[in-house]
Amino acid sequence: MTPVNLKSLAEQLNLSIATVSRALRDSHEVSATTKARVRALATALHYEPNAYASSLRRNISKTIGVVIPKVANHFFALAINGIEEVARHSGYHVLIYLTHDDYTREVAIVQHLKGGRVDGLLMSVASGTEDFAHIRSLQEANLPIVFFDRVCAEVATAKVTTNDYESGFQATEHLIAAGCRHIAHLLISNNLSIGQFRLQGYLDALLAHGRTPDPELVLHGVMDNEQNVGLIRELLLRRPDIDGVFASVERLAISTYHVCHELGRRIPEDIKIIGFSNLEAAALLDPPLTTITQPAYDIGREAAKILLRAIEKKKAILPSQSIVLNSELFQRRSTAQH
Amino acid sequence: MTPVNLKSLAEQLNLSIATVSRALRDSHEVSATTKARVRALATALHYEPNAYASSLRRNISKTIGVVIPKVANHFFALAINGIEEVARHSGYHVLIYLTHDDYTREVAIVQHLKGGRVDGLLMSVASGTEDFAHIRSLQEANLPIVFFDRVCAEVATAKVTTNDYESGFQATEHLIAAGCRHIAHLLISNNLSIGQFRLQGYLDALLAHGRTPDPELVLHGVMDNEQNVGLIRELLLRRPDIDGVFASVERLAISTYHVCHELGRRIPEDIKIIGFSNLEAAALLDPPLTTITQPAYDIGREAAKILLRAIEKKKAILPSQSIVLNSELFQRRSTAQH
DNA sequence: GGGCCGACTGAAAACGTTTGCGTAAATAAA
DNA sequence: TTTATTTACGCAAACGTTTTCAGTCGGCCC
Repeated sequence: MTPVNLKSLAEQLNLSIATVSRALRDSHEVSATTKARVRALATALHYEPNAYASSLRRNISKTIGVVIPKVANHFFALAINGIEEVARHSGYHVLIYLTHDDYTREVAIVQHLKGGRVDGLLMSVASGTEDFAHIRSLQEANLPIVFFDRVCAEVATAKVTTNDYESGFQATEHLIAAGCRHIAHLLISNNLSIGQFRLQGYLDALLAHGRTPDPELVLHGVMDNEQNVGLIRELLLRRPDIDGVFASVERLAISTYHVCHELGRRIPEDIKIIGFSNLEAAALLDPPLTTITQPAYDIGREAAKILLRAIEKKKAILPSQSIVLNSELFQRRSTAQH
Repeated sequence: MTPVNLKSLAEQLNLSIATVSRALRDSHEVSATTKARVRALATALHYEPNAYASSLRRNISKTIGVVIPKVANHFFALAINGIEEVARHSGYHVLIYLTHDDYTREVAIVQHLKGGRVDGLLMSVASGTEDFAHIRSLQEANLPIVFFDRVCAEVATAKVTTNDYESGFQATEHLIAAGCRHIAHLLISNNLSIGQFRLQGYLDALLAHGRTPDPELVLHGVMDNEQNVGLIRELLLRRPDIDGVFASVERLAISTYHVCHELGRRIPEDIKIIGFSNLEAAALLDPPLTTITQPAYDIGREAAKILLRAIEKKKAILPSQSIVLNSELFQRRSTAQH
């Protein structure tokens, strides 16, 4: 069984490899009749061009890399969905790499990708990443990057984010409007800018409503969820006056639910909860959780669009191409007034 | 800025390209001192081999393709997680393709992948797929495939599945034991074998307990969730005697929750619900949902392991290498006795 | 000293594609 | 008719790597 490649096609058609190649690429310098012959045989034999030969020659891989902390998370899953959609539409392939929020793994992945395997990169940085040399080296290698959600402020490129400050402000105001007097804020303590923005929104909303932020009410969570449950339990016991919780990330809201169930605190009667979340089942929780939901699918789409545009035009990506999308507040029973 | 490749390294070291290549691959036929020199310069210049040149030459891409219906679904997200884990460990890359349960898209993807872009394929077939010629053509092209979860019985290769028949049986028995007299079964009407297995388990469990299966209690859902809500509402109104629901897929369980809330049917007092689901938040639903949960992460891992083993050994994958993993029943309040 | 072996290195072909250049024939312009 | 121009195609180099084959050089044995 002879391989089906340009050479074999050319032989069977009594043409040169060059002509066959050009015919398949619909070049203007091959006659219509020849094109027809070539295409007929190619489809008959189910010819598929060798992607690696093509990539090697053209120095273009038609592939983008997606580097994210995890995939088993509805936000990232939706983002991938959007990315794949845009990529497929433009004939691009999508490579997935998971960092598991591990800095060294992120560095290894990024370093590896400089081998030319991808034409560009979409990235949501690991929460532990503090040094960005590996990312800058990508830029030096002329590999375009677009950050989404968890961006890296130190690197000059486009970023697709959500209005985290405003959302933090809005979430806090929502709790205030619902009658909460002592609002705690739970966040993951890392160097991610999004957490900082949300926190600042929280603080400013309190000030805007004449409240004095209480540092004791800002809880810095950790990676381990078991530990977070302990921290939250401790906080709620130490400060029984807390009647509102604004969770910066989904799992902190979930952990708070667990603690409240355990301590017999009624939601929303005793304590109201709002959290950032892309949880599909938020409306089915007990009670339904009020969420700030990021447009994850659109984030993925927009980020991919910016990247592909830059790749196709061979132009560098400018920070000015950044996009900020708006999250949406879905009011549910966990913050209902009673 | 000269490119950093084997040629430039060789020139700077006054060596031949061949020797540099061998040194980097740790060949035994290059002296230790030379190896050291080569490696030193390579790391200093951050040399990364061109993946495409290597793939072209060796006819090996170190990449596997994952073709699944969707990613915004905890089951598939977890499976990808397992796949990526195994792949990364063996130095493989992971390409993601989403079919969105669209047959034509699946065919196009599969056809495209014959171009040699991947060394093997992991696949969960689209629910609409009835003709498997495109998949068989992959085998003819000597591209190894492993199916997981949504398998394709007509193709002779390894499959990683769960004990769907037993789980269907067990779920039904669970409802019977909880005191349900009239148990409905909701499934998605398509040609997927898993649905058939679960249905058979349901029917056999009824018979095993002296019940006569009632065809009217088997509801064939559709793709559109809105429509499913209507169908379920209609069923529950037409047959108010239904006091147990076994949902074959997660979203049918969720739709049932919605209908019950809407109709004021109390769960579990009036009606008990169990469903296949990988929902993280199942324990937080109102009420917590009893689930049959598939070991999605392990499914991904095992499937990837079988595939990579076959790739590395260049041996065909046999159906006898198939694996059946056990799902787990998590009892929660939605099926509690009162 | 001839032959042989082992250790090391280099030259060159090959993987399949794309593309600059050359060229023959056909057509148009002079 | 001669000279441009166009059309359609082929030749061959190139992309960066791997690998086969063929050396070279010293040392060793007989």
